Amino acid sequence: MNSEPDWDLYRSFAAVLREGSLSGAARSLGLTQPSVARHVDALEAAIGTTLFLRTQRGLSPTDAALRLKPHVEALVATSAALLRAAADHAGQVRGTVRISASEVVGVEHLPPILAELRRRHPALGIELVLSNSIDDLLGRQADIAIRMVEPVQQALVTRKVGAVEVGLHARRDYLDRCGVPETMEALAGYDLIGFDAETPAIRAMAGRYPMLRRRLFALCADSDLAQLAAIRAGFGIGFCQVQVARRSPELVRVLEHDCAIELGLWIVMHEDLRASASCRAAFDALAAGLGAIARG
Amino acid sequence: MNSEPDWDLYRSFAAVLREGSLSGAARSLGLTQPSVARHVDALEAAIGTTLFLRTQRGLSPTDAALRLKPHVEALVATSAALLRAAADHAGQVRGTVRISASEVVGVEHLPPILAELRRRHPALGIELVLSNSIDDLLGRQADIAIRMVEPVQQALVTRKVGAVEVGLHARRDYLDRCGVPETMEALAGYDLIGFDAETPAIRAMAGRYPMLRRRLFALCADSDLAQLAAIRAGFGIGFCQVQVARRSPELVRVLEHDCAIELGLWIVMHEDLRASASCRAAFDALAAGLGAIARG
DNA sequence: GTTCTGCTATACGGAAATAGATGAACTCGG
DNA sequence: CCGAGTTCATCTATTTCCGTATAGCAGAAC
Repeated sequence: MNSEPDWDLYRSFAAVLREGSLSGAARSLGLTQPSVARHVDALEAAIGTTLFLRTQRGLSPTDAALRLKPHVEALVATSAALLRAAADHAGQVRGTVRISASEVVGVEHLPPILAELRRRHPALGIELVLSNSIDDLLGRQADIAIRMVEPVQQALVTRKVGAVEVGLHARRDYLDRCGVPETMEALAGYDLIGFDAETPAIRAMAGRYPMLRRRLFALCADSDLAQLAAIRAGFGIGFCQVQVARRSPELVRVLEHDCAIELGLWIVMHEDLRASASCRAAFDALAAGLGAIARG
Repeated sequence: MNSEPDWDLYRSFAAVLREGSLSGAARSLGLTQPSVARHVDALEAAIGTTLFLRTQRGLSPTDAALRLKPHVEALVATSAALLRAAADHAGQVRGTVRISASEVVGVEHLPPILAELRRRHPALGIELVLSNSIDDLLGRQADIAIRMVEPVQQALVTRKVGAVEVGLHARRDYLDRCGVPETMEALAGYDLIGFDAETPAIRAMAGRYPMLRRRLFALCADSDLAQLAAIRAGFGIGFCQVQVARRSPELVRVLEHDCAIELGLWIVMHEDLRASASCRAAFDALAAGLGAIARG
């Protein structure tokens, strides 16, 4: 435990964590199994900790290895971001841009925007990371993120492109069958579709509409796509963006005047990427496309 | 430009960027100059871009290299964070914790807190990063940060420990000489000490007190320490935390009822570090110490 | 002008890491 | 019960990489 380990050891360590075995890691890295084994040994010697328990069925990480896991994953993500940036030659729009968005935005809003972006820049590859829970810019897992909360960090380039309105919706035949709720309190008698996890947006919503307690929900799903699908399937009443619901003629908004949540829509990018022509092009395309959606 | 470059090449690249020469980089890495030269050549070949212009007086980075600079700096910071985490053995409070804070917090509030923390955990090293401008957690430049704005990211562990009040202060003899301002508008006739750059906190302040336009400031300084020093030197009237000013008997608050800014005080940590005994100990010590300060 | 110090580029021998092959242990499925 | 398919560990030949030494060049000090 003296000098800094070679960074290559980290890469092998990450591969072993990811693949679960020396052989698998070697395959994924294009190395041979003994090489990866020596890397792991060297890293363990360097930091003075056992990282894996060797079994005949693979290597199982120790607690110490699990503690280090987020860090090497950050290294992996950062080196990937570096390679993306390196592919961005001299102001040309080419290479690959990674975009992070919530599932429903990625599925409902982005496809036409990205198609248009691709048509204008045929050499630009696009990677889409859909997740509702992860802060993708923190670990450089994405170059550009679409957010529903205002970013406060200075190291980020942000642009507010408008707002989306979230309201309660249900399928028409469900309302025909069960009736249309007239008050928020009456919702307790319906099949409500709601969230499971805690995110800032959900906490804010729960604060505004205390009658929507979690145990009232007939179906809890973290995935907003699953919620949307449940609404479309006629399961019951749930939240969804009015811009999305408007496209489905069978969906009807309920309690429009009692329950309306306006969520801002921000596009966020690392300040470092401002010089990248590819990221700027994607950023501007997202701003234009999402702005048009927000305006209706 | 086929397969991924060795990560060691990134390390050498970062060192050359930092040191400005192959020889300097080699010294700082404990390698020799030809090795680093080979690394740079290999990296240039791998990404297909010239990274440095070779001169007799060192290597000067090209635009491409400057674009990649933030990324390799993130790699450096992350690998350092990984090493810190690796030194954290089995729940013991030892190793090193990096704490980021604003200058005035680091100078005025933290020293006794850190001294107490160190007394209780003699094996724990502390690194203090004082900066007013950088988002240190983004690039893992710090393990724990003290913030004046509420963090919104889910991947962070945050605790609000109270609030500090910021008000206008001046030295007693300055007020004796120039008189005590009775209204906010009257401030225009005094020697005002203010900010130069734009931070969220400053923007909020400027919004609340529009009469404090930037061109009114007789002395602009980004460093809040410099502002505090100017106030203490009797330069004029400026902003400073009341908890700080209270310790200097020669400082007097002015316009107490007309100008009072309450800033929340949050301690923020990466979620990944929750398992680290060292970071937890530091986090708790900061929460206790700053909480006591916020309460007066 | 000379010398000294900094830098990069190149050539070459040796050490170190790598690939490849082999063996042993274990799991799974018929 | 046994064979196919994993896995990791060990050994050796080879390739790769690193360090030493040297040359060449530019600027600063004397």
